[in-house]
Amino acid sequence: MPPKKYHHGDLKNALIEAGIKILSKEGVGGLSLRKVAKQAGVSHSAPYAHFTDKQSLIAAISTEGFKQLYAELDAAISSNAGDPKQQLMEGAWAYVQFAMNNTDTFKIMFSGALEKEKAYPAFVEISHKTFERVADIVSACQDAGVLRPAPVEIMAVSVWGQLHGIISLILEGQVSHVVLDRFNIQEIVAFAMNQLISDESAA
Amino acid sequence: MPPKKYHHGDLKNALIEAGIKILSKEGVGGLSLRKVAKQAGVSHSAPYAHFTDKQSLIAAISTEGFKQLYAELDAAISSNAGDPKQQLMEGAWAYVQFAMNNTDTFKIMFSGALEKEKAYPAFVEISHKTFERVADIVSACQDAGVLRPAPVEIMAVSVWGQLHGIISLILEGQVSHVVLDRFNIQEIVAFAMNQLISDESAA
DNA sequence: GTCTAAATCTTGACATCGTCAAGATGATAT
DNA sequence: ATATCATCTTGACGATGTCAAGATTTAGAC
Repeated sequence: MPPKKYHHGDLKNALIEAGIKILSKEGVGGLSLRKVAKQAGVSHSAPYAHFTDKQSLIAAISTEGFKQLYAELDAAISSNAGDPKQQLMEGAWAYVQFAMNNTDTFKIMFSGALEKEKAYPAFVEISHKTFERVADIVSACQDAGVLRPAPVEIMAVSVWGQLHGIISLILEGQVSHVVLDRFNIQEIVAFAMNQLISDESAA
Repeated sequence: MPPKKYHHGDLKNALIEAGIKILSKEGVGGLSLRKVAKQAGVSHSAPYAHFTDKQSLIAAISTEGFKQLYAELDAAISSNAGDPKQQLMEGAWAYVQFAMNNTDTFKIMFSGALEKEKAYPAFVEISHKTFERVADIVSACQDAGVLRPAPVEIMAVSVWGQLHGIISLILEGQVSHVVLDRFNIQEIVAFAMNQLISDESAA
């Protein structure tokens, strides 16, 4: 974090953090370039010195979100070294917790507000790295007989998809209270992961 | 479908269909109330006679989408009566196909552009009915030993979450081409469903 | 059939938004 | 010190969501 040094200082990062702040306070719909600029104390078109357009800012925010998600995933893995099953469980819970603690950042990361033809290489890179981290856990679990044998990529997509789908449905309010009153989210996630775990290992 | 009968005729439905059309041609970002109005041949604020605001139109479009999804799910169930496993597989594929054939409608249905405090009772109803349909299949599969014994709701959330997560990740471009080149989407979906199916049944 | 009330639609306006162009200001390198 | 470049401001544009006022058409009461 370089200190103030220029007209404003480190505006680019200030804008990203302002964006994250607005996202958490006003949600995805409340995020505008002008509000971000005002929050950072600059004029409404100052962001254009650092971001080509709004999508570009969103890409930067999403990249930041992925970095944090990656770090928490990594922590879950490290603190359960040698225990693949626990890595899977704790990693899954880390993913879900990240989504719940950063709801709107999480939504924007996967909102498809990005993509199209534009590249955003930093975003693509950290996103792929995150997937590889998931694949690492999956691979370790397969070696330990916790997950069934299968091509790693397709099993990793299953695991990630399972997590992502459950938390997405919950965040969008699609899971009725009838269900959420009976089971807490940690139970649901653990249940879902256990479904993927091979029977011999679960026993 | 009542025929033309008034100033415009059945404007409310015309606006919904115009919205779906714009959605499919220009994507979620291209959907504006004014464009919808123009497409329907009315002035820019005519929609306010039928929808309180943009969210309300989106709710109506989403409701329409859920009705179609429900119908296709229902068809998959009916045409495989007596074979729960096939109902699960075909139902899953129907869900994924709906998402792929109506990408942007699907996205807006789950984009959380809705919810908040507002109710949209028609949307909530069809959405719950859809979940119940999934639960029906799950219950039948459990009875047939295709899915493991467990509370129906939590198993249904797993199944739906698995499907929803996989297709969402794919639609948002989060699944790398390395994976998609090796496996087609039907394979991935079938694999994921098979992971949830109990070992005895799969054998 | 006429009249009134309600539903429907149009016109015009406003604030907000993303974006661009022109210019000002501060930093950097020679 | 000066020239060049990055950074930021001001002002403008069209598009958008929404509201207010009024016009038009339909439906219902008599």
